[in-house]
Amino acid sequence: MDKTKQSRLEAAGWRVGDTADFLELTSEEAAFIELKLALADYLRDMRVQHGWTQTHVARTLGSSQSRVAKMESADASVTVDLLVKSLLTLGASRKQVGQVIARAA
Amino acid sequence: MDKTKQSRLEAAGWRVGDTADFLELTSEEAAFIELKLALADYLRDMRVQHGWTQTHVARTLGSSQSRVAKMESADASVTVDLLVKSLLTLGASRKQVGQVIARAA
DNA sequence: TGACAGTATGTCGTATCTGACATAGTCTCG
DNA sequence: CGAGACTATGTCAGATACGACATACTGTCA
Repeated sequence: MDKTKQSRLEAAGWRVGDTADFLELTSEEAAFIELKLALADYLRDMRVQHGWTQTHVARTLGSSQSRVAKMESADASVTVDLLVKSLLTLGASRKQVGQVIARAA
Repeated sequence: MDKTKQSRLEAAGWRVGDTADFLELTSEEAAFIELKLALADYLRDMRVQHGWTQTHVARTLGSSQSRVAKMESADASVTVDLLVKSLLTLGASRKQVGQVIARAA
């Protein structure tokens, strides 16, 4: 398994041990997590491209800097709901969101 | 505004009064709700096409018939998280989910 | 009509998520 | 180095969503 992806999954709050342990994730679970990571990445890209700070984005969303940080790292305490709502609020279109999700892993 | 859509939004737990009231929804909120409705519709289509009952689907998901009914009606107590997880569990691909979301209203 | 399968709606205790705060880490300047 | 801007991580009380159950509605078939 890809090292970078592994640490990202761990960072997201999912324990990753040896290969057998990892494979305890069903394919749906894995797909769901990757989907979440894709949205998180897109949120960060959007923010950085606009030259915004996490604090600025937090204000726009009516949230806090720490939650924005957790969103961008796809923390386990962040839902797809929150990510999608945030992206839409920051100006992404429904179509863009769908494309991010549909994009192959 | 389209009558059918209006009743669907009401059913989803959103108050819809006159036009002014309706426009209190920001465009992001509206986009989010439509996105949810699209996923809900897709879940129902998937179930019906397979000839499954809500109870059968509930068992597959480890949930209950009532929650499946609420999912299909995009009830306000249902999150996009739950809809996406459910679709993936029922066999939809991440790509399909994305396409459903990206599809223009 | 009544019985039955399926779906919808309302409620509730528990589990999970959220914004907020504190604090720690990481850069980049001077 | 030290200060300041930005980001990451941990924690928590209050808010929200979850599965479950009860019950109501809707069809269909005899």
